[in-house]
Amino acid sequence: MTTGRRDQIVSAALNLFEAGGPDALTMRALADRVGIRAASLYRHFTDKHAVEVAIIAAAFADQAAVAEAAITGADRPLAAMGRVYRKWAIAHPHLYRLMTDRPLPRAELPDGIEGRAAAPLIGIFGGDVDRARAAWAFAHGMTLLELAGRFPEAADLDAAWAAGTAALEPNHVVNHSVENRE
Amino acid sequence: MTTGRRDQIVSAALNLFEAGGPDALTMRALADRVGIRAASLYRHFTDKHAVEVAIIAAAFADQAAVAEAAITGADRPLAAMGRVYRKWAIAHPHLYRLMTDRPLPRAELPDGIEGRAAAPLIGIFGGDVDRARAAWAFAHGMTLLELAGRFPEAADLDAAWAAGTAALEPNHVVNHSVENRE
DNA sequence: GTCTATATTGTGATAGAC
DNA sequence: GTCTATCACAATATAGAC
Repeated sequence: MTTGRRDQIVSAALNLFEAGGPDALTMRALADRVGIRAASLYRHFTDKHAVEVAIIAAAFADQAAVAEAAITGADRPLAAMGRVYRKWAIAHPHLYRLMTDRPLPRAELPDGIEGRAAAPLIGIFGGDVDRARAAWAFAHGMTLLELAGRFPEAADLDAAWAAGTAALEPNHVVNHSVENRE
Repeated sequence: MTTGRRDQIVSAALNLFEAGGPDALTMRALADRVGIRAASLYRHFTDKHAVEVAIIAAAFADQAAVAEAAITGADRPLAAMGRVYRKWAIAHPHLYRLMTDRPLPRAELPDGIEGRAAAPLIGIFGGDVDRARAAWAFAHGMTLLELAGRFPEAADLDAAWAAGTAALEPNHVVNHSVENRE
């Protein structure tokens, strides 16, 4: 059970992609990292797309493991989830984009991997899928705007995260209309 | 004051980019649309980057005009802003990404264009910049996840937008802690 | 300002020998 | 399974004639 060539290639592809983004992952560069010629990669993967799918799967597995570890009973679970979500994305900006930028290649991905990554957030919101989707969108938006460098330099992103998670946190009491008496 | 060649090129670039995204905007394709040769474009723009900056500026002006028209005194201003924000992005998906994907080339953009686009949302939230940024992030995340096809087919996005804007809407009463008595 | 011609660089992928 | 050699393409950009 030594590490096979295929795993070695996926690992090298992950490193290349994390370090330099999509443009850095070329079949030539990948082959260089592994120490073989580009043509030889096609004995292990049918084409470049197959390599990309493999690194997406690996990234989801990693992200899910981190999220699962964060769902310990914090008294503000959404804020806690937000912190690990943001941290993971900042640590893996190119992979994060690869995972969220486009439709998932669900047919080619291992079964259940998407559901496993989503489960912690869904759990926080119990049955309220609308609120859960809103919370995901908030986290995604904050993350991408930070990664893209679109917030002002001086912006207090911790405060914006706190404001958003506080407003969206589940079991909070929100009164929409005129005041309730007693 | 007939339309100059430069405006003609920007207009063609906008059309190409909206229709086919970044890959569709090549100097060859652009020249074809205008009816000249690719080399001749370099008499009007120093390089391709200058063309991109020009279409970003045009897109911001259009988006700002739409947002300004939406800030009439709705009783749920954030929900109203969300609707026009979403609508604009769905109508111009590639441009929307171009405007939000990467740091703005502020030095090369016309003065004040970014502020003009942001002003309506900032106005809604008065002085609360943290809440305004959270709301922007929510809208951005909803928009991108929809554009990327990352929500389940059956997801009710109108409901998710409503849940998010309701939670983030400014002048709502939110009680964080144990209940207040009378 | 527009043209033709071309330099330069990069990509994914395949054929066929070993 | 790895190699060498190469195909087929497409991109930005420049030189120099008109």
